[in-house]
Amino acid sequence: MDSKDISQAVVSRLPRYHRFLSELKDQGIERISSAELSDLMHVTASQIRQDLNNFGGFGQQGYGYNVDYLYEEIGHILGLDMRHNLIIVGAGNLGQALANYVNFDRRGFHTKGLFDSDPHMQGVIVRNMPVRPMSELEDFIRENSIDIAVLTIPKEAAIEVADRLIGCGIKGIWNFAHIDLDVPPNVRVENVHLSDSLMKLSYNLRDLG
Amino acid sequence: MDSKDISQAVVSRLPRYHRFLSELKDQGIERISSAELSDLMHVTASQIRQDLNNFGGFGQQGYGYNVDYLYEEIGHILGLDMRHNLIIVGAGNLGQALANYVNFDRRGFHTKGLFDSDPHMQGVIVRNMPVRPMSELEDFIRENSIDIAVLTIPKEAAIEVADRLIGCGIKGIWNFAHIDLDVPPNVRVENVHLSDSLMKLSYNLRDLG
DNA sequence: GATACTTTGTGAAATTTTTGCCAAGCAGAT
DNA sequence: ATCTGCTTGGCAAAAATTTCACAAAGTATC
Repeated sequence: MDSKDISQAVVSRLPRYHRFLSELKDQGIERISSAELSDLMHVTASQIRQDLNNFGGFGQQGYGYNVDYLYEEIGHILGLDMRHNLIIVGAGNLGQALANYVNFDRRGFHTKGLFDSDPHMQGVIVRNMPVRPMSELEDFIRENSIDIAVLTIPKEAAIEVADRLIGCGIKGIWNFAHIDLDVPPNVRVENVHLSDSLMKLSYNLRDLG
Repeated sequence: MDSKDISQAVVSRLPRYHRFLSELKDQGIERISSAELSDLMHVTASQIRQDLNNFGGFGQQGYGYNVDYLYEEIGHILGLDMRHNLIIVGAGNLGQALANYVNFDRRGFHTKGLFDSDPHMQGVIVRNMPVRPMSELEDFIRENSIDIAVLTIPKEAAIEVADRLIGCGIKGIWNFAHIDLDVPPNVRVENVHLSDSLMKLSYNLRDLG
């Protein structure tokens, strides 16, 4: 149904549509036209229609889009109706912050375990979960059907850990380490390079009063 | 010197160049051609040359690019040689994680203060800084020449806080709240929507064995 | 049920981004 | 000092993305 060759530019916009539709739902709004959504989101109505049409016709002439239906459909496209089991590798500040992030559960992303190589961190409890040693990584992944790993470790360790994760069948890596991971074609990496983002902000601040 | 109409697509790639050049520097490599860098980074050599040429000719025929020089130049383009004073608004897990992130200091981003609306957080020490009440926000910004605010608060509070920040002259907002901020044209927002990123990973995992 | 209005889906145009290509020019060897 | 080979800078082509524009098809009203 969902075809394969959707550009990442389009995919990147889907979560934002999903977010705005969620807001509209909360406000009890039942229908919306691409023109209204366009005003709200500050993108062209044409782009909205074009984006959605990549996945099928969700609207109706003369009516617009049903908010609930479109919300559900985009959620489905994004795979939010699937269950994902995560582990967090690296129980530092960022790893703990993500572990405590409740909203991920609501979207079907369930954190099942935390790992850290630091002996002092072993057994520390984060959100009812003990921090585990790296030696337990492989067994834990297999026993708990983990499909996504969150990498919140220094770049020096990232490649080696990524290889171990891939070795035991991890399919998705949410990478917060400041390094590019080279992975086989059947593994997906989504990078969150915070420094890069901050540098971008810095650039955009350059020529400002 | 740096012209105004550089596309954000190009800007987004600069931090990655900067990162790779940093690695090359660490390895003691003095010069590199666009072709070699192309192999390393998995982008076309043509794109590298095109990107860099937006800001001037940093290379030399028959030689390539001097690693140190190019690193410095990109750092300069990104404004990394300027000093930025930050505050973090929202001293939850994520805010604290960012406060403890040492690398930002090395790039000229100095965290000067932390704020939180929760009375229980007042005075808690994070990286030698006391968490301050929101009532001190305006005075603190003015007295410490703060130009960037990091927003790590729930979306419900984000718009109001952003307005206060803008009101006292904040120029850049690094926004981690799951909401779009509407700001005047002389204020720059860089969004880090973690949920969006995770949803993108989810999408890309859909049709995988 | 007919009419007027609204709004989608979509092909085509416009724009932006990326890639290909090569003359110009520097480096390094002799 | 000259020659050979390498590599950039920049123009042109190609590809991708975004916007335009409108027929088709529905809604709402009378």
